[in-house]
Amino acid sequence: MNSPILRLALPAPVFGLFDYLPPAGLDPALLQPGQRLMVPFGPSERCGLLVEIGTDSEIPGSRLKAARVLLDEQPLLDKTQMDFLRWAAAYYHHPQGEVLMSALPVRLRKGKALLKPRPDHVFLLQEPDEVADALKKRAPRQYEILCWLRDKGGSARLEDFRRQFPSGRSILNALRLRGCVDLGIGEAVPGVLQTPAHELEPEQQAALDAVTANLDEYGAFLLDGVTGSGKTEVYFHIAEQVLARGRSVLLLVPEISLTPQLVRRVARRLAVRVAVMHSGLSDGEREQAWQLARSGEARMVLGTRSAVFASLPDLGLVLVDEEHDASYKQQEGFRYSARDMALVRASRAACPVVLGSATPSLESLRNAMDGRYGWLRLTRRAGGARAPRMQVLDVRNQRLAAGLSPVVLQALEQTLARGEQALVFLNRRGYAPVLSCYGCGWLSDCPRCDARQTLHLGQGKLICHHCGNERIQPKTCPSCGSSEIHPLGQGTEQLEETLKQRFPEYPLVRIDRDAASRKGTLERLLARVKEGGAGLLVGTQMLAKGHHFPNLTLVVMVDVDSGLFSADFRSAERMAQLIVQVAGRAGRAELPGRVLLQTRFPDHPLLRSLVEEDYNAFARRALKEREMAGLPPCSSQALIRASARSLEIAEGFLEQAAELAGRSADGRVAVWGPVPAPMRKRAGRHRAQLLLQTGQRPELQRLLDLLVPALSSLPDAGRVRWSVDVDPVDLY
DNA sequence: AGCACGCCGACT
DNA sequence: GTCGGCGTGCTC
Repeated sequence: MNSPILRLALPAPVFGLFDYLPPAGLDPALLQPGQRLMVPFGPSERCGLLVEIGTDSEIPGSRLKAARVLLDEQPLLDKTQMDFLRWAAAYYHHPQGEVLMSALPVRLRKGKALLKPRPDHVFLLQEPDEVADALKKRAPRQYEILCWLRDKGGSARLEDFRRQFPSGRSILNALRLRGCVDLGIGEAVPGVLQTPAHELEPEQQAALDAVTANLDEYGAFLLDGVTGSGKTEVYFHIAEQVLARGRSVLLLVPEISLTPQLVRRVARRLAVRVAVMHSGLSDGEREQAWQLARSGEARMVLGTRSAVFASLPDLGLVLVDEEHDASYKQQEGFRYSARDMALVRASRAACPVVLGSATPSLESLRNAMDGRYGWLRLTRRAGGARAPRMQVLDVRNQRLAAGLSPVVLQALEQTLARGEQALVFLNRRGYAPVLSCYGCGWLSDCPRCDARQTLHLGQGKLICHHCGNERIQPKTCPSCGSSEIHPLGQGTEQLEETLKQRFPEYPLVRIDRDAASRKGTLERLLARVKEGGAGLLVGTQMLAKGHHFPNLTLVVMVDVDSGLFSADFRSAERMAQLIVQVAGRAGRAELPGRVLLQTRFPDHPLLRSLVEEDYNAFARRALKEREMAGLPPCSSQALIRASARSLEIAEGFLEQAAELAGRSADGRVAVWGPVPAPMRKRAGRHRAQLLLQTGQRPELQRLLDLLVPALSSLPDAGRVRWSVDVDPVDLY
């Protein structure tokens, strides 16, 4: 009888699978898809994943090698999971070996054995009060630990426990024997400390009913709820029902910085064991979380983008919080959208998926309008809070101080004088985006990019925000020697300086990547602001998410024009989302917020619909514009990028690609380019791109199915770095 | 992606 | 005379 052929996925940028013979002396009956094997690969050895077992191979028998050793008794990924990953690889036209292997924790990818589960958390099993009387006198240390745990919300990292109680081991053991605490992996809170559910408002109840009407079928929902309308509470109620049926829940969030608070909230509210997955974990922690989810021990996975590929049995609900957030799209390598994959995953698992946002993406809104998603709207803010009032400020012909108009300065002064806080938002860190010579026109060009180096006055450096290239800030013009070199434009560092001079009696906190670079700094800065009292906040993007400042009543957006006029057709959408999200940081019931938007285009129709009506009105108008221009979401795009030593090589490669595409597309898909990328040079590499666009989605897939495999065999393929981006979200 | 092979400059 | 620079080509 012929030996079976093993088809393996290997971490290599090759599209197909690799065929091997079974390891010598191994009973082939022990082999199952989803197991890992070590195999000889070229001159070295690699860990691969068994995907299929076949009977024959297209590779001549003389070239077939035998796998060396089987690593797992049981499959690491089940069939459902592998099928989903392979589907995703095909959809994004990315090598399936890389996609499948990237669903495994790094250690397993490298062929290491599964880690033995090691507890990393301590959980409280009883309220300290219940045992207080018995313990308080007799065992004060045990009592102390119980109280500490309670204050931490019922669970704590073992690491934190050891730091807090360096010699607490024996005491902890005593508590375990007493049944007061337990050790385990991942976050969890026992029922005793469960936070009771909030009563739902009618709108929330309606949303809950819509989703839970059919929990055993695929159904997509857009939870379109204004800031403060209680989307999270709706998630919890749905999750509660799904968990009660013994099925598991996947909750995706955009940022790591949001997870610690949310994990606590989830654990307290649902009393479920949660596996947390995000990029801030060590390899070991990540694998523990992965095992916790895969084994079904954690019925809930809470994680960022990559968690959409987590293994968890009996998936019964997928939640995508802040679904519009750009971080759901991976911007390199395997360029998937976790939001889109969440929908596919739910559909394959036959369960509901809920996309939540106060500022939904135009993609999702369109799906909701067309009836493909259930559209669940929450329009009421909790506690009767009112929406912040937005106002456009025309800054044409105004004397600006560091980019701030007199009206803004006056508003800041009044706000501070009332003992309230104001936030000045500018999405540009550093002192100024350019340093320029008045004598000869020299600009602080980055030597490696088609961009200017930003002046960071505090560090005395010019830094490129695209490649990190930096140099000491010159005192005279490097080109003509003139000492008349001056910054152009503003960044947050300059705003901070100006506002400190202007309002020296008030505290000012600047929050951006430079100010909050070290771990924990951000939390410290934010905590300072939340204490209240008059003060100024200056910051970027970082301020837009998650945090609410109750004493904040004024928000100033220094520059919204950059979002209104940009090469990227999505920039207005992103700016509108940013404005609404930042505005959402301000105000409370008795102190409504005010938002001032500085612009030189006060009559811009999109800006006006956002300010005079609301985000929804803005979105409808923006969608109409997209429709007329034939742009996504009213059409589908794929972008083929190429970079090389010279622009000619990159463009030459894409020229060949364009020709191939043109021939196969036969007019059903538009082929635009090749053109130089908007930033034609980055980190020393010259970049060009080719855009494919069509109103008929299946045509795009059909074209890519033909085109992408052919690209690897183009004569110039070896000289360029190229990639395919299906559904690109920014064209850089 | 690794990792080898291969063909040209500054070093013990 | 070598060590090593990274261009280019392949991996069942």
